[in-house]
Amino acid sequence: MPLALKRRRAVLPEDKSERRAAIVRAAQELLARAPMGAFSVEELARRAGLAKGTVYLYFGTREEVLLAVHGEHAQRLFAALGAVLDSARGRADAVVRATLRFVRANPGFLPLAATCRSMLENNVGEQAAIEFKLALATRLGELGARIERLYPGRARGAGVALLMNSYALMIGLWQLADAPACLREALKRRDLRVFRIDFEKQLAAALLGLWEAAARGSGGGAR
Amino acid sequence: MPLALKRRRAVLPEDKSERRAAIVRAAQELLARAPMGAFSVEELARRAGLAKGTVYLYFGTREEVLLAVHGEHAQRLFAALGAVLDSARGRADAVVRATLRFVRANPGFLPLAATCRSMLENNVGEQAAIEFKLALATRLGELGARIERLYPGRARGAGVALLMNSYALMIGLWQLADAPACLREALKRRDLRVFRIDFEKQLAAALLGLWEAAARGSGGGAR
Amino acid sequence: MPLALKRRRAVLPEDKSERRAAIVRAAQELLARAPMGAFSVEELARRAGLAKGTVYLYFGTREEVLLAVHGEHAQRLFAALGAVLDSARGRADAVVRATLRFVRANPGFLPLAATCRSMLENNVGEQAAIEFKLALATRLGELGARIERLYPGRARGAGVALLMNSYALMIGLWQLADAPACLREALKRRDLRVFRIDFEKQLAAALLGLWEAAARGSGGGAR
Amino acid sequence: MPLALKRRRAVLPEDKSERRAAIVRAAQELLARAPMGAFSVEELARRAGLAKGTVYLYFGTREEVLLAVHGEHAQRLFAALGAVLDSARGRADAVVRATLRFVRANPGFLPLAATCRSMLENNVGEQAAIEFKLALATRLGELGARIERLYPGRARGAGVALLMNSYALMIGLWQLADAPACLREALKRRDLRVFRIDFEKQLAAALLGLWEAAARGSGGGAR
DNA sequence: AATGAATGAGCATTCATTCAT
DNA sequence: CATGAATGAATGCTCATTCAT
Repeated sequence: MPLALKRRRAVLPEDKSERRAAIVRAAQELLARAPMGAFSVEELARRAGLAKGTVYLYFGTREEVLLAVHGEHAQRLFAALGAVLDSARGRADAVVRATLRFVRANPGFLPLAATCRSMLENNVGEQAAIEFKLALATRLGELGARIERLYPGRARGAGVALLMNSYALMIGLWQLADAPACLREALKRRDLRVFRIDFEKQLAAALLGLWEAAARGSGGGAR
Repeated sequence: MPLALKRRRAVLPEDKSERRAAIVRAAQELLARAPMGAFSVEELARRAGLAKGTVYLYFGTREEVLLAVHGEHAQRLFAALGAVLDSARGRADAVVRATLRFVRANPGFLPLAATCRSMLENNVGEQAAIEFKLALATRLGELGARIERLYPGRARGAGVALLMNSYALMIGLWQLADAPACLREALKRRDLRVFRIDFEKQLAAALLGLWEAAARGSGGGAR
Repeated sequence: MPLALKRRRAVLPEDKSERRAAIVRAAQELLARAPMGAFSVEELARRAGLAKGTVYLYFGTREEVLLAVHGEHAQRLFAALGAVLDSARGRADAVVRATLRFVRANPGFLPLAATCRSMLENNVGEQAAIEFKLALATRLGELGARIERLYPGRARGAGVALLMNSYALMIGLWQLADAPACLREALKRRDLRVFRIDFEKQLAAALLGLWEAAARGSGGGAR
Repeated sequence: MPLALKRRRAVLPEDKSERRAAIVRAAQELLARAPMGAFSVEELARRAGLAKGTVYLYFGTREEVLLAVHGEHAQRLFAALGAVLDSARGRADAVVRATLRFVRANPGFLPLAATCRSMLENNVGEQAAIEFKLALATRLGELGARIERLYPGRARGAGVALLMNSYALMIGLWQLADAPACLREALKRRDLRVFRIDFEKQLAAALLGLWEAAARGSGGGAR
C-alpha cells in the first residue's frame, strides 16, 4: 500500500522527455542559486517534484544531469552565435556583444563550464559523454564552417578554432576574474588591485581582438 | 598515545621552510601520478615521510597545500616569461615557445590551474588565499609593467591584461583539449574529430596571435 | 557503489518506529557493557544489524540516539512512580522502594542521566532537544499534579519540585558514590573510607527524608 | 640555539608550586569563559604564559588540571561552610545562604562539578585521583564531625551524609535547571514552562529542607 | 626545567546509488 | 514507471601527549 502520491507515469515518449527536461530545468534553477554543482540529488529530485530514484531513471549519475545542463547552455550559446552570424554577417563587435549578452543571461553557464572537464573525468558514463560531445560536435562543425564562409581565405578549421579560442578565453578569464567569496573583502586592498578584474570589459576586449584578427586573417588559425 | 620514529625536528626557520617545501614537493609528485588533487592527506604525509598531523602544522587544510603547489608553478611560469622578456626582448614567438616549454615541463600545472578557483572557493583560509594572491599580484604587476615598456604605446594595464588573457587561453584550451580517459577511445570516431585537438598547436597559434597583436598594438588592452 | 544484503525495508510507519526502537535497544545494550556513550556509530549500527547510514535515517546525530535512550529511561521511571502513587497512595517508603527498584533494573540509567546535559549541549539538534523535553514536560506535569493532590495543602508546583529534587539527588549521589574504576582499589584505604558510600542506602535515606517532609508539608516546595 | 624566550626556571619548591598554581588559575579563567573543560592544552599553556610541554611537567594529563581546579573549588566551598558553622552555629538558613553565595561567586564550579566523575573515569592517573580524593576526604571528615557536634543526637556519619546530599542536590539540580544554549529559545514555550527552573530558589528551598531536618533530627542520616 | 615540533589514533557524517516494493 | 529506504565507502582534521633539543 504505497502511501506517497506517485507522479503520473510517463509512458509516452513525449512525456518522458518532458520529465527529463523537468529535471534539467530543476538543476538549472538550483545552479542559479548556489554556483557549481553544489546540490544533492535529493534536492534536485524534490525541486523537480520527483523521487530520488526517478532521477536515476532518466540519468545515469548526478554528473550526467549537470552535463545535460551544460549541453543545453552550449546549444543556446551556439544558437545565439548562429543568429548573429546571420544578422550581422559576423561582424566582430556584434559577435562579442552577443556573447556577453549570453553570459549575462545565463549566470550558471560559466561556473558550470569551468568545471565541465572534471565532471566528465569523474563520474559520467561513456555513453553519456559521447552523446554530449556528439551533440556539440555537430553544431560546432556547422558553426565553424559558416564562419569560414564568412571570412573567406581562412584555413580549413579556422572557424572551429576561433570558436574554441573564444570559449577558452571565456572560461579562463572567468576563473581568473570571479573572486571567491573569501576574497571579496581582501580585493579592496591596494596591493591586490591587479585582481580587481572587470570581467566583461576584459573579455570583450580580448574577444574583439580574436574576432577582428580572424576577420582580417591574421592568427588563430590552428589545426 | 603517539609513539613512532619521528623525523628530525625542524627547529630553525630554514629547516621549517625546507619541511614545508618537502610537503609541497610530495604533493607535486602525487599530482603527477593521478590528476587533480585526488590524493588523501594520509598519502601526502606518507610520501613526505611525515605524520598526518605534521602536515597540518605547515598548512591549514589539504587545499592549502594544493594552493602552494599552484603558487609555485605560477612563480616558475612568471620566471620563465621574465627570462624570455629579457633574452628575446619579448618577441612573440619566443614567448610562445617558452610558454609551451613550461607547460610541457610541468605536466601538473594545467590540471591544477584549471581547478584553482574551485579550490579557493572550497576550503582555503582567508589568510592563505590572500598570501597566495599577494605573491602573484606582485610578480604579475612587475611582469606586466615590463611588457608595457617593451611594447610602448600600450595602454596602462595592457601588459597585465595580455598575461591574463594568455593564462586564460592556456587553461581554457586545456580544458577543451584534454580528453577525459573515458573518451580516449571514442575520439577516434569520425564524427568527433572536431574534438581531436592538438593542444600545443592550437595554443601556440592562439598565443602568437595575442602577443603579436599586442606587439603591434591592436586589441587586448582591457582594464 | 553500495552493495550488500539489505535489511527488509521499513515502509509502514509501524515498521519504521520498530526500526527506530531497534536502534535505541542496540544502544541500550551497548551502554550496559561500557559506561557512558562510549560506542561508535559503527558499533551501534552493526549491533542493530543495519548500515551506518541507516542510523542517520532515524536519528540526526549519534547523541540524539543517546537522548532517545535517556528519554525512554525517564518514561519508564515516570511510569514506575505513577504506579506507586496509585497503589501505595504515595507513601514515602513505597516511592523510595520503587525508585531503587528502577535504578537497580536499569543500570544504564544513572550513568547516562549524569551526562545528559552535556549531551544536549554538544550535538543535538534543536528539534530533537525540544521533542525530548516536551515528552518529559508532559509526564512531569501530570505526575507533579497527582502528587499535589495526594499531599494536599502543598504549594502549586510542589509536586514537580519534589520530583526534580529526587531526580537531582539520584544523579548527584550517584556521581559521588560510583567510584571510577581507577579508584576501586584505593577506596580500601582507611583514609578514604568516607567515600565508600553505600549508594542505595544513602539515596534511600535522603529520598525518604524528602518525601516524608513533602507528605508532612515541610520544605522543598520551591517554584 | 633556542629562539624562544624561555620562562625563568622554577627551581625552588615555592617557585614550582607557584607555577602549578598559575596553571590552575589559567584553567579557571578559561573555564569561566566557556563552560565545561572546553579548552585545549594549547590555550591553557598560552594563557599561563608557558609552553604546552611545561604543563605536562606539572600535571599528568589535561584532566588532572581540571581535577585540580575542582579540588580547589571544593576546598573553598568547605571553607565557606566551615566559616558559617562557626559564625552561625550551623543555622540552616545561614548555611543555605553561604552555599548560594559560593555558587554565585564561582560560576565555573557547578559545570565542572557536574562532569567531575566522567573526568576521573576518563583520563586521570590513579595517583592524581587518590590525592584529589584524599584532600577532600580529610576536609569532609572534619566538617562532617563538626556538624555532628552542632546537631547532637545525630547518627555517626550523619554530618558527612548531609554534606554529600547537599552537594548532590546542587549538581543534580544544576544539571536539570541550566538550559543548554540550544534550548534557551524554546523554553519560552508554554508547554515547556516546567523546565523554566529558578535554580537558586529551588536549590535554596531544597537545601533548607535538608538542613532543617538534620537540625531537628529527622531523616537524611544514612551510612 | 622549558620548549614546541612531531605524532597518529580516532570518528561522525554525507550522499550518490541501488533495488525491493 | 515511481518510489524512497537502505547502503557503506570515503576521509579531513583535532588535539592530547611525547620527547629531542
